[in-house]
Amino acid sequence: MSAIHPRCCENQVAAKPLPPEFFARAADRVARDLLGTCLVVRGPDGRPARHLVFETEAYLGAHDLACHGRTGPTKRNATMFGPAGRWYVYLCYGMHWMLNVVTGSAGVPAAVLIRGAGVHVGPGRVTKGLGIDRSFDGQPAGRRAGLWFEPGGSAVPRRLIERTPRIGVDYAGDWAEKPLRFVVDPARLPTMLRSAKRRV
DNA sequence: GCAGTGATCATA
DNA sequence: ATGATCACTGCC
Repeated sequence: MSAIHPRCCENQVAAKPLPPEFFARAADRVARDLLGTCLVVRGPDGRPARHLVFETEAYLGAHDLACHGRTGPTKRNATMFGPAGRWYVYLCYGMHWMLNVVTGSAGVPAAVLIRGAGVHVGPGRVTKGLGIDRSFDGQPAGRRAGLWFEPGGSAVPRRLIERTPRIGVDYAGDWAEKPLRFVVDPARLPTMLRSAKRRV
């Protein structure tokens, strides 16, 4: 039995961070494609820790009634209106930091929420587990920030991705029901990526 | 099932 | 200045 949890990308070596162009697309597309990638955080010791992303949610823009950008730019959501590939971090319920990455075109408030990565189930637990707080807000996802994404090695097969309505957005009318949450069984990810690597 | 928690935003 | 709201979690 490995000392490292399989969901922590133990089979992954350092790879080039996903570039801003990856995020400059529709949020639902980015949310899907982030499944199976590694969320990488540099620890206090300088060592990167890798966490397989297995759950995401897309927030599409001002017309999306569940999106923070729906009421226009404010101090809190300003980062969402900026260029793609930056972290958008905000405090929820006075206790939990939510980690998002901005997507699409500048001026359009769209982003993807990271709801599950590595052993961390739930958006508040991801940030708690990785030590993420407001200080990341507005920073480009990359080594400079100490927080970035790396390719997982292969795309997760579409048939293994479950789509459901987003969590906690019951206030959003029709938009509450749209299937913009993307989930893959974390237990299957390492095997999936490993076998894909072998094929390559 | 529901309290805790406090920044944020609309209203005044 | 004040009150409602909230992309959640942990414990009942």
